[in-house]
Amino acid sequence: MHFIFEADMKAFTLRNILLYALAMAGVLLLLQWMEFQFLVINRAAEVYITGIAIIFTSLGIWLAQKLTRTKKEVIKETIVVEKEVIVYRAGVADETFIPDTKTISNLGISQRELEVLSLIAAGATNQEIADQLFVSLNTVKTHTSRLFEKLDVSRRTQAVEKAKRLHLIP
Amino acid sequence: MHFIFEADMKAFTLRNILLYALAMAGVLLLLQWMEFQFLVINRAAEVYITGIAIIFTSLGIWLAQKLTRTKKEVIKETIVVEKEVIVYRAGVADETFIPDTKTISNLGISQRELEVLSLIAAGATNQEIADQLFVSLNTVKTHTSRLFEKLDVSRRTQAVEKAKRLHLIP
DNA sequence: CAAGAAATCATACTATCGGGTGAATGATAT
DNA sequence: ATATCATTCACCCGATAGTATGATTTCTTG
Repeated sequence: MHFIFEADMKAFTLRNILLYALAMAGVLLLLQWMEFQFLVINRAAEVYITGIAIIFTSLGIWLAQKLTRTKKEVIKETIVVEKEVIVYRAGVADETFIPDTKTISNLGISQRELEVLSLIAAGATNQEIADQLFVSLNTVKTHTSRLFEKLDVSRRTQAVEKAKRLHLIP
Repeated sequence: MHFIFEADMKAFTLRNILLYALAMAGVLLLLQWMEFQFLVINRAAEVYITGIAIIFTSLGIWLAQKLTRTKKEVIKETIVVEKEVIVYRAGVADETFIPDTKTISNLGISQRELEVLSLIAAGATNQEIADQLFVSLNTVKTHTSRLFEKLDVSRRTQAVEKAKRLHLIP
């Protein structure tokens, strides 16, 4: 018997939000001060703007880095083993997947069909897809049939394999 | 502890740099104009600062996205015509794939089961797998059943999804 | 406005899959 | 030597998937 627990922890924690808020507050304070300086020395407009640009661009980059970093840990527990075995894995989720829209349109795959395809790839049954998209089972079957025809496959596993190979889905 | 290295090709191209420079120039122009507005209406300091903050933070996020986006190559598709037995190739796309043997052994997945798993991922039916491994359909069914049990899934599509996620197969 | 694409749903039928159970063999470890 | 595991195979049955065909509606496009 195997028990596998998985947890995707986005670095979107309270701590990070607070950190950002703090940084933002600090920068705003700095800006207030610079504002004052600006009113006194009316000449430093360029420097002022450049400073703002650099600061906030950096802030944005940092924020993006923080937000897109995904941590993944897999914990395995077996009843045979007395001690809990913890295995850490460096999961590299592809956050920046770009679907090959050219191929998608070339094959004439519609938006709905692509949705169905994604759910198939996620391992959902036709019934589950139907429930999730609020349509009937028959509708899902129609979508899958057309999809298989367009992808030139006859089974969902083949569809997933081909779709991934053609970068239609992540 | 595992460390998996993947070839990240940063999109740090001349085009992107120029694009950013252009965007920067645009925003600076906007700021110049806003500067003027600011001098006329001295009251809008808060709004002004907030605007700058949002614009440059967004710009930073966008830049980070651009810079960290990985490039992927499109693999040419092979067409298989009339053949008695269709031979599925187990994962050739990613040459640098390293199976997570630790997880495989932790889950107690045998070599034969892994073979079956690969063929399932390639889109083969149980009968096709049986033909290819020179065993009976029932044997393949047994393998798949045990595999699903060990992977804690109930369908082949889920098995493929999970196996890929856990780096058991490419 | 007509033609066509997209999405929807239905019925009927066949193929494939998955669960449950049982069992035989050979290798390996205790 | 015996226990465990991996591999092999079998049978049954219900669930899920896939094919074929036809139909309605909405929305876009020529």
